[in-house]
Amino acid sequence: MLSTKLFELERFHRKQCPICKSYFWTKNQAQEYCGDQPCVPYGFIGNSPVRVSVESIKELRERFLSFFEKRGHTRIKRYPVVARWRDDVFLVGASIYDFQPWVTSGAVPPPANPLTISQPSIRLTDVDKVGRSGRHLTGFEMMAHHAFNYPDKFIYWIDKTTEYAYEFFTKELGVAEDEITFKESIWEGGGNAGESFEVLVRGLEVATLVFMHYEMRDGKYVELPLKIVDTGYGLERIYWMAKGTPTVYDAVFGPYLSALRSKLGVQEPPRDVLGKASVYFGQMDPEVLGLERAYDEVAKRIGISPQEFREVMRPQEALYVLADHSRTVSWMIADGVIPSNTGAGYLARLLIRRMLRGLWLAGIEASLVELFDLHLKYLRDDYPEVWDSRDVILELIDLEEKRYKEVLRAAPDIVKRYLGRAKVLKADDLIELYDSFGVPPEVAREAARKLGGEAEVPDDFYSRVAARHQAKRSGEEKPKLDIGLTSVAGLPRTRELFYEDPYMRSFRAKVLRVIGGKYVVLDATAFYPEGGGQPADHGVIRHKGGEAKVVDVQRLGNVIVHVVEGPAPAEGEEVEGEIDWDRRISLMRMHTGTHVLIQSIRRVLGKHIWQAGAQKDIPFSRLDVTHYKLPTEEEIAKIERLANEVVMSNLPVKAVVMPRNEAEAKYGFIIYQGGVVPAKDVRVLVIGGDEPYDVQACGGTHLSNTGQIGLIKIARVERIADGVVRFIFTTGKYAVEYVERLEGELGSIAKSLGAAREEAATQLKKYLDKYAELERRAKKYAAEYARALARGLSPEKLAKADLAYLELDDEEVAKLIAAEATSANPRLLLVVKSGDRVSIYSGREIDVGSVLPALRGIGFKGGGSKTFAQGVYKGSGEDILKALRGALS
RNA sequence: GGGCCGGUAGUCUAGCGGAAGGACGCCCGCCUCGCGCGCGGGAGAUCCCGGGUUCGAAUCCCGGCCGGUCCA
Repeated sequence: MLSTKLFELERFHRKQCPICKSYFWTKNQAQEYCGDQPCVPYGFIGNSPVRVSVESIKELRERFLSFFEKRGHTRIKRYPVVARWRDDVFLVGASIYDFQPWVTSGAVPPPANPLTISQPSIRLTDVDKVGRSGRHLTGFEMMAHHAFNYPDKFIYWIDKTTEYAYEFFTKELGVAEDEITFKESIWEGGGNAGESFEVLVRGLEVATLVFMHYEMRDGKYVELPLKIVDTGYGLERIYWMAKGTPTVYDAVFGPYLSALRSKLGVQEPPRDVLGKASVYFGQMDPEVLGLERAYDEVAKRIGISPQEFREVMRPQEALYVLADHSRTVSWMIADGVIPSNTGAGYLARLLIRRMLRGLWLAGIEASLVELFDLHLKYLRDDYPEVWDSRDVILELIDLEEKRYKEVLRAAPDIVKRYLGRAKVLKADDLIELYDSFGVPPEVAREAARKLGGEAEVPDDFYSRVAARHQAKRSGEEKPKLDIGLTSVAGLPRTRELFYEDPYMRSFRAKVLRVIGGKYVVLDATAFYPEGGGQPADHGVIRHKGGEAKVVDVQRLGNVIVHVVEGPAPAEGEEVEGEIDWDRRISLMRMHTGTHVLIQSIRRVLGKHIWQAGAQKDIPFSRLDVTHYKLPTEEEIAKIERLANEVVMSNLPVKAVVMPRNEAEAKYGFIIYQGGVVPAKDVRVLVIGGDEPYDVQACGGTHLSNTGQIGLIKIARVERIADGVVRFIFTTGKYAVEYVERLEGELGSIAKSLGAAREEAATQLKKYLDKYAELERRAKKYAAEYARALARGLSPEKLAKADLAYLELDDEEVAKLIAAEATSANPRLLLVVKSGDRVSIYSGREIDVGSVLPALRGIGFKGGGSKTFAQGVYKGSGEDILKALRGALS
């Protein structure tokens, strides 16, 4: 039993629902059921329990946030919908996601305590119910207030939380006191759990109050040191209830839906039909019942024919899906997701394809880009950052729409190739279709049916696709060191001299341990261990017994391990380390250059650019970024110019270690380009002083100013995957070497052309034009020459054919002559000899094959078709003619 | 990073060892008051590049470049 002071003071009754058996609390003595779906039908449609006027989503959000602000909560800016600070999920599904796992585990303090926020969230678990149930959305705002109670610092717990909820609904929104039900429940998610209350009003769950104090470990609840108040108030749900419209979509997307209907010529269905449908669908679970049966059932209850009901509902569903999904996709793209075939990008593509499919099923012909464009105008006020990304969103939607249509267009042709005589696509065919062409099995089946075939889609289709690729995976991850943590047990953390002074070339240190004569651990080192896309330093360790070559450096737990070749030092002795400085300074140029480059790309191509991977190396480094198409030459030139301006501006570069919250608040989530940093404090690399050019969380070694990069030269840009573009670039002396090499190539081209380097291209163009012209003229003359020769032929008339002979060393001309002569004389057999090569052409009445045995008889080697044969013959033309005369007489 | 598929006139594509074919577009002519449609004719291709096998390669084999797709 979960009770609170509120229930005692306000004299609530605890009851058990006779249908779902849940316990709930209510002031209404007469209330029998729990007040949730499906036990109770919606009671607010067309009759709102909210007695204050709420004019907009924005007003409701503001009422909520200021309600909690007035009660001591700090208002926090919403987080992105893409959860870049986590590596377990792609998208934020609730406000608490913002604080997992760093805050909830106690590692990092919350940005404020207590706090209130309205967090845009995305959940795709119920994606199939969107547009149909009347209440499900893929994207919604979770309004919340959170309190984090530490053992030594208590904020508030169950009593206060329920009081706030009660007060918000009754005082702020004017819902009658006896209409509010608190249902007892247990909540689990994101690795945490706790008891909870679901707040229900007239059949609708409007908020969930979770008292999180367990961690899930191996399926068991373990008490957390922290007790966290995790609440979620559904902004859209509450607004729906306030408006009392038939569906949540009509409330939230009302103006957009009206605009859509008039643009697409879709009639608005009678409100009572919609309202009833929403109520009945709300109480049904189509997953259990089957969608078609659910339709029939609802139609029956409303009292219209199932067919009429479907005709009314189908287009509405498409519009609802469109309204919901386009907002979600816009959020995602604005936060840097590029629709693609992997990760979060795949989820965006899934939603886009569902919209296209929905339009197609409803028989609506429309351009998705235009519909997005329309929606963005309505989203502008609530989500200004979405409006800022308008151009990218529209371009990506256009691209996705074209891509999808392309797959659909190409599918029949591709499927046709795979349909065998049996006209059945087997599982293996379908897997290959999906694997190589991206044709989903459903589309393949449809295409197969149109060709009079069938497709056998196995139930375990996607796992079989995965299995096909699994074999490769093992053996891929080979450990960098063949020793484990136990070999360095008990050693203190290695002092990291490369952070204290990135320019330190040599140092003295004590040898703490030597393992197998190959692995050396020192008490301090300036050797940078491989990490963050920066390769390990090389160099030497000098000691009494000689000089050990350092060929690799790796982190192992707290210590840094040097992999050496040659005589190893003795444990306990003092040694001198010296870094291969040429390599290290080059890598530093590459690393700082990478930061300058990604920021330059972002400024030229747009805010959707995020780092998707990077490897610094010499002589070339690579940087993968999220972008939906290959940049143009102009864009690449612009990026390179901008990057080099930054180099020439000689901006200061500084690494600052600061608390995570402070870094996120000051610079935003953009700092997590290289990935998750699992610590309370982050090392932030700032390029450019007070108004930084670029800021990133980074553990690498960097130059102290951008001028030392020397030069940034982009060598190549390629698309390595859907939505990912790779920049291969170089810096410093390697950039100079690369430019020299290019110049050398240009020089030799110019020399061959006999032109100045500055005019090589113009000159080359002239040569190519001239070449084309000469070729055209040569062809013309060859044709005329061939016609003349063809007319000049005087074939011998034999019994079975007319025989002609020609010696000519130009095969192209020979073909022209043959074409001319054989079409003029269908009885012609023309032999063309060119050295040892012999070609035989015939008119359509003569079969070349019939004379081949005779020719082979005298030593001819070759063959051909009915009207053409070729081969070699080492004898004279006269011998060939003799043999042919014999065969044709 | 790996697997698979592909690269043929301006565009789309057939051919997959024997003289490179079609459609759309382009040019000319006929028809029409004119446009379109229709009819007739024409120009347009380093068959991605480099090697190999073969009497013969767009086609088969090897290597490279580019694109697509799926998995990391």
